[in-house]
Amino acid sequence: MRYKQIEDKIIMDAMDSFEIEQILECGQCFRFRKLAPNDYVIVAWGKVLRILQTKDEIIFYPTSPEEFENLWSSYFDLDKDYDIIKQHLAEKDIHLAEAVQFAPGIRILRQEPWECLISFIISQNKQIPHIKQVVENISRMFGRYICNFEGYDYYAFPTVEELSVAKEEDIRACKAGFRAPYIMDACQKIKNKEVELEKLVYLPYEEAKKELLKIKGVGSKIADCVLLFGIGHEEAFPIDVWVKRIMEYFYFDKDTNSNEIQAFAKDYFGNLAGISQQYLFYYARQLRLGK
DNA sequence: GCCCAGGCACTCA
DNA sequence: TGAGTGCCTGGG
Repeated sequence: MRYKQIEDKIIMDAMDSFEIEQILECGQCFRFRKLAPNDYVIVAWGKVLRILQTKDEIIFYPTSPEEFENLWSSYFDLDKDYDIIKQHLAEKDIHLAEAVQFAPGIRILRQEPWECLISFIISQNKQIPHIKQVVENISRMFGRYICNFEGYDYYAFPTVEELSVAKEEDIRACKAGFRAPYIMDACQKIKNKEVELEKLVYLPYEEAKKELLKIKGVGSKIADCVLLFGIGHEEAFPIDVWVKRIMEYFYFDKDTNSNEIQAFAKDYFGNLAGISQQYLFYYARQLRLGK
């Protein structure tokens, strides 16, 4: 990957497989602020980063070459060749070709597993702006203050220890509603090592999923999101209402239960299931398919 | 005001 | 096993 450094900025040549808007707005992460089109601030791994994309360049700041190589490069999955993946999918069938064409700049972020888990527990029965709001509230209430960047205060997502001191009413006060006890349960099971997030990367996908399902409020969809966006299990295929709609529309032509779709995806997409899901999801949602 | 959203747990047949 | 229903909350 080629980049240059100017003061606290890292500047990368624009590429077909990097569109910051598509990456952030495709539903995989919730800690970003849109300042303007193609101009965002994100909070991840306890750091604040602005990403400004122009026609020719992608500018990241404030950061350093060391931090960029050690953190942001892996966060944005920059070592993976998405062009090959897209080409492979486009050759599979006309639907995938369409979906890939529609949002060629999507990438799968490597997020913190713990933050990912709590964020997706919050996500049930909520729309993205609400999810962002609750995650922000929790970070402000329990997380470490990071800095004031360009006039706005940023807080890290709380650690397991930091969030474990929370009482149910505190979490409810963050507008988490009926999910508050689920979050409490996640804190407890992670803290007492009933579920060990850092070990999930070494387990086969199916076993890792079984571990996550021990947590209250975590079903198949949320477990798959955590495995895909936080753990890096690329065969995970989260099926939400949008993915269900578009899969039925493309491949089944009728109402189909999620287990059947899951089995089809595993067989048809294999290790590209996760990334395929992202292209399909974005496509379905932008088209407001079935609405 | 009412309806529903990027699910899950719980209940009851 | 499978379908039906309630759930905090805020935006449309």
